[in-house]
Amino acid sequence: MEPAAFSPLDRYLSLLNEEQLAAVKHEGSPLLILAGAGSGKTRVITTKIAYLIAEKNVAPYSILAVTFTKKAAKEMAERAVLMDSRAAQSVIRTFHSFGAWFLRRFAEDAGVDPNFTVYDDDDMATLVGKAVPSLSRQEASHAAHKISLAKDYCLAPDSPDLITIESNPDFPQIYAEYEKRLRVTGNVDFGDLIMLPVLVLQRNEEIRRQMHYRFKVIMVDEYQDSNVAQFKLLQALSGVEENTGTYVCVVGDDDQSIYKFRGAEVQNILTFQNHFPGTQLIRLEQNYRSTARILAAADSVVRNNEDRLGKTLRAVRGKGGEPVLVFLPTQDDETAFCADLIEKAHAKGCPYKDWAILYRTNAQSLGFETEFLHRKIPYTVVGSLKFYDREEIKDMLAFAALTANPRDEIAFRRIVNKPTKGIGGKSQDMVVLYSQTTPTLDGAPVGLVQACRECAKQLSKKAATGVMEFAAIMDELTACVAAEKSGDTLSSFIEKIANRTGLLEYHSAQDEVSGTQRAGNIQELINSAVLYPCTRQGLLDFLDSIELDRTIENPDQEDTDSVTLITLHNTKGLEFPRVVITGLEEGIFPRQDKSSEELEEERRLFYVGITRAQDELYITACTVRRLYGRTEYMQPSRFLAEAGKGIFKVLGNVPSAYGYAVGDSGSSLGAGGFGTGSIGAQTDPLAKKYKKGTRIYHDDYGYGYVVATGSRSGEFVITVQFENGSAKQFLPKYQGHSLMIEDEM
DNA sequence: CCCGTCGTTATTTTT
DNA sequence: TAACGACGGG
Repeated sequence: MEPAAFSPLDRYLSLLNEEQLAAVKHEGSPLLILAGAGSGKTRVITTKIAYLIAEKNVAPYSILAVTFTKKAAKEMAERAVLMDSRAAQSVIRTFHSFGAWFLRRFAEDAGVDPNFTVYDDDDMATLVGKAVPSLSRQEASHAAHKISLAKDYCLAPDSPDLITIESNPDFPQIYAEYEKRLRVTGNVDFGDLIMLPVLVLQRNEEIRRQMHYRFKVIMVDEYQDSNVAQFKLLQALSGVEENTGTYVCVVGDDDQSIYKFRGAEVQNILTFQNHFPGTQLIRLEQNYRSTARILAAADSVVRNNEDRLGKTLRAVRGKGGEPVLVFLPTQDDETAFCADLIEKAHAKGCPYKDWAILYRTNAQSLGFETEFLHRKIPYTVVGSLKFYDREEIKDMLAFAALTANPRDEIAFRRIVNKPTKGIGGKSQDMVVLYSQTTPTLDGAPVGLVQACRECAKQLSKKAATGVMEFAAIMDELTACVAAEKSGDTLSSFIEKIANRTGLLEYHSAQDEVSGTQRAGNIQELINSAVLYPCTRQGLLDFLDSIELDRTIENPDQEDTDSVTLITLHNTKGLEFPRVVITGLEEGIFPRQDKSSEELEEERRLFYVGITRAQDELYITACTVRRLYGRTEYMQPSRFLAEAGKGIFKVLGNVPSAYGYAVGDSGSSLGAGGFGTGSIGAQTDPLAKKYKKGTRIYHDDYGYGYVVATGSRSGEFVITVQFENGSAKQFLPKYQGHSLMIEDEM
């Protein structure tokens, strides 16, 4: 590729298709770009930024572009700058990082400390527990979760609508107590990063004007994932109700909205045109990623949804091979089938990294891990353990956070006694209480480090020595970043934390006994700070970058050749040449009995999974699955039948519950030999045991009669009508142990 | 303070 | 089934 930095804009425009070009050049009204999977939306946004700067004389700094993930923001910024270097002055950030920027700037108006750090879910739960001590740990974390959700919907503690989030009548008070406690620390949680700016903008006309003056163009990517608070932020920033003339452009795909449980509101995109009058809608329907038959499968699934704006992807690539749907007897056959596929392809030269195994729940990765380990197939599990959630890292960062903000109660409690200095919970309570009830001259609470020193005489001898030692450590750390212009990087500060506090030693000792690599992780954290100066501001920037991006940056993951094991949710934005979507069974995917709205979201999740595949797509479903220690008979996912006939090439023993017969009954699996569990039904001796009319007792369902027998996937299956009214199907072969026949009792 | 045992509980998780 | 948290003994 030749250097692009000085290429004329025209060259970039020439790369666009007709719809993309229209989206880039559109002006004069709000714009909603419905961008299907793989339709090149990032290219459109970045080109649009460059176009506005180069052709429309829009000042770069007056362009605001927000996304949801740091990865996406980074990519967008890089690509925009590549097209026009002036884009470096544009504000291209995640929603949350924009919120943090805003809040530091207007900290006083928002009632927070400009040096705030961001509390994560864990910290929230701890703080709820401290604010309302009567709550159990579990209740506290449940309440914390609901508080997050409330903030996603922009609901304050006194909002009557809280009842829609949590029916517990005590909840508003818990929320209020938590808020009180949080404001004392001066810190914020993730929800605040969006909600507080909204509140500031809503009640302060001057600040609102300032923002309107600053930002003339606002673009939002992945708009289908926005929550109510983010919608309100967009509303306030753009001043759409005040006719500021700010140009608003949102890009998203309603069919890929899969985060409702976290507050994402599909209605934002579905009703965008109502809130932004005169909106023009442009659909990007040309798909550059997948072959046509894969797209047909995706469409056949998602068109069963009612609540969507509707679009049809057109494949730019060829027709491609048929997606394959495989019915397997058990989950062990499923893992074996996947391993066979991968091994066979690998023997023909296909790298492991071309493959991704997708599943609905993390727990499903286990079977694949075991099998792959056994067969020596290299794999990488995405999203399980997060770097910044590790204990040693949280400890390190707590010291850093407390240095930045000495009122950070959560950080203080986390590390004041780590490694142990004889400062128990009671001593901690005393210091915290003293800090919160002893205002300094300017009315702010006295810092916790200072409180340590002032409380020492009231504590036990052991604790007093401990807090003085702790205060001395904190003083040294504070001094370390106080010098405004030392040549050092922040690494030296982080390193000082590791050594001076004893954390490195403490965690190294842990490594010895439990074979972990905490010391290595700490070293990695030290290395990652090298990009920041060893100053107070450097520290704040470092903490910001971490709080707002908690994903693992595994450097050697890129060039390693391994199969990806990943939840469907985590695949968004990714693509793989060969994809297997596993566990297409009722109760697993879609999960349990979902309301129709939730069912639509599950369907979108399936759609997201399918559209990850570039060349080959396999879908598996098992007849029997071990679930919570029980062996359950599974029905094929309703999504499979919904897809309709002719979409998949069907292999394996087709359950009758899947509404379509295999075209060619002799279809054996080319891969061969995975149908290990199948036996002929007619010769099954179990058929004699469980005849129609046999009286059965089941631990969970009580008494009932066998009302039907039959064969599914080559297995003998019975239907039992229980006296409690429910009817269930069982495979005696696997479930015989839980089916008692009355005669034998 | 650490370690073992028992009992409980089972989604998805950008920031 | 298995993993994790709570609790009690050494």
